[in-house]
Amino acid sequence: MRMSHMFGRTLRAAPADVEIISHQLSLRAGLIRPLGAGLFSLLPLGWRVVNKIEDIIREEMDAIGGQEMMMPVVHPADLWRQSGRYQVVGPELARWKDRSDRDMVLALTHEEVVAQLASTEINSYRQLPQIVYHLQTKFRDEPRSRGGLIRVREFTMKDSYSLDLDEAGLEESYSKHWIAYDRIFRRTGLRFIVVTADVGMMGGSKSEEFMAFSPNGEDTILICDSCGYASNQEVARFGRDAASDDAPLPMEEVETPNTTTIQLLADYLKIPTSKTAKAVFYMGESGRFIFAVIRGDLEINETKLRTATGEGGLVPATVEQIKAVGAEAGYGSPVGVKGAFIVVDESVRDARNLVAGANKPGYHLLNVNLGRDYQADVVTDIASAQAGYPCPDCRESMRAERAIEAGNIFKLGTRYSEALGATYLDAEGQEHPVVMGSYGIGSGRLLATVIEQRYDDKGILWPIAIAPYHVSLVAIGSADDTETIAQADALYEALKAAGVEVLYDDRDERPGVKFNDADLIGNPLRIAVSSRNLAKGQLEIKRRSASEPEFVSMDGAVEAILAELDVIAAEELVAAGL
RNA sequence: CGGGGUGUGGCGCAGUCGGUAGCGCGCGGCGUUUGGGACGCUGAGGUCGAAGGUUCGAGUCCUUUCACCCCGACCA
Repeated sequence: MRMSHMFGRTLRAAPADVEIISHQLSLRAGLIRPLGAGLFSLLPLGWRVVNKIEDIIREEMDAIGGQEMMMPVVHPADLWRQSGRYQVVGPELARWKDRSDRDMVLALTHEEVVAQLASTEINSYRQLPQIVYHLQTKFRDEPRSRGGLIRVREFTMKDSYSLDLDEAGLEESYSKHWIAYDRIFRRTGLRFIVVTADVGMMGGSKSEEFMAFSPNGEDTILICDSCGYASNQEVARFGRDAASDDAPLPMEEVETPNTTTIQLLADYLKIPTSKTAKAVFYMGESGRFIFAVIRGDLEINETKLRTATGEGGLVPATVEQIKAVGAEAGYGSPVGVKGAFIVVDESVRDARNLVAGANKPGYHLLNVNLGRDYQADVVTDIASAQAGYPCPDCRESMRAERAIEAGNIFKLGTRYSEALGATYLDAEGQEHPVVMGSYGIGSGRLLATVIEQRYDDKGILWPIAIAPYHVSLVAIGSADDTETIAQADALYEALKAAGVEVLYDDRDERPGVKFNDADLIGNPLRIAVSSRNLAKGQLEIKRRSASEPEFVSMDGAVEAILAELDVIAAEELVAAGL
């Protein structure tokens, strides 16, 4: 490609309000342009990267037996009513009516369609297992898009779906995807970790996320370097203290003025915060009052609490709602409350004689104990794991990292197949629901995620596997330096003929402009043709990642460049552990 | 949805006390220049996000509203 004719230009500066690095660089390098909130055009340069990413995805999906197909973005709402998601999913599902007044939706994902197709195409156990996938536009009216391509509203996602006879089959399809995803992300040059994750609105029994390390990530993951435990903070467990075997002491009310927070209370009574019980109040989506109780030194994890209560959403309760169940904000405890759904964290179950609120201002209760003084509707893990907490498996200290969710894999089970009648007959003629899994990767997000991990002060450092071009060819010399131009033109043609993808900077620009743009765009190899080097019969070759150039003879330059590209590709595979 | 911020030419910004809309970059033309974002001359390009109001007069003051960005909530 001759840069003099390339659609889309580089920018010297990114818009001032753009903050994260991948967003800045993808705008500056001319990969993307914004159209509206969470809506981006991919310019030719960015589109090349996305295509290469998608080709890698296709190769790896095909390698595990995936069959590519295509399903519509627009779905009849009835399909989503059948699965129940029409009712369950919030406003991120775009709903509209067509001209005949039929309810329609824009697909967030395609479980319903796959299940519907399975119901017509799959009849017999002989036809299973299957893996189908597609690369399709999805629309999610996100409450807040952010970070350029990291979180957008309209995006392309590779979705694959496995159809299996049973749980054992699903396990196999799931591990195949695990392997394919591992290879995809290695090949795109990502540093990542696989963590256990929340199943969220998808339902299902197990989910893992492929998380790429980045300070601009939206998720926090907890990692144990000692035993390899890694989990999204949303579902992360941690090593708990052993249950206390202290004898319960008589409950006693004490005056505790101005102790509306755990810290004030602990200071006033001169006890550690771990000897207190904290009450946190929510209103569930169903209208229930959710009364969460946790040891004073721990924090509630709302994802875990949602799972524990079965509530799709939780909002903090108001002072009036708290009073209505007989509790008191700042001095709350489950002792004596009515009409609340009480969820107690394991930490409180395993402790004895905690200090809890007396449900009246200025008073607390000493020696409160679960079972004797109040009952719980649920006792489970609702505590948030933090950096420094012990690993749940080996009890070594865990550390926290921010990360971007690059992909995830899900065991769905039979939720969708049952709802949409996707069943098969086994060898005995018995009908069973197909067991499903679903697996997603956003190609645009992956582009942004790779940039997040590969850049320097000059610009992007693409891995050759997904770089827009293999080579940036820079002609140094004015328009009237016909000899240099002729040599650069000839090299451009020769490289193209040799199958090299070349971005040829043939613009009438000063060398500094060209070098800076080449660095910004970040192709892995830069070749400079100049009269200075031509006089010595040489070409300059510089890796984007190197600080100093090398020189090769003009004779055999194409071979030398091909060899260097091979070396780069080989080194990347080694670095990726492939 | 809550909090914060920003809207002035393609990009980055200035615009004081309300008085003829400016600067740098970029863009067109001409000339010089050519190994890390050159220089001179000369041009083109703006309903100052929108609407309403105050005023003799509004980029500037008031009201409303829209868009975008950031934090949070939310989120396969």
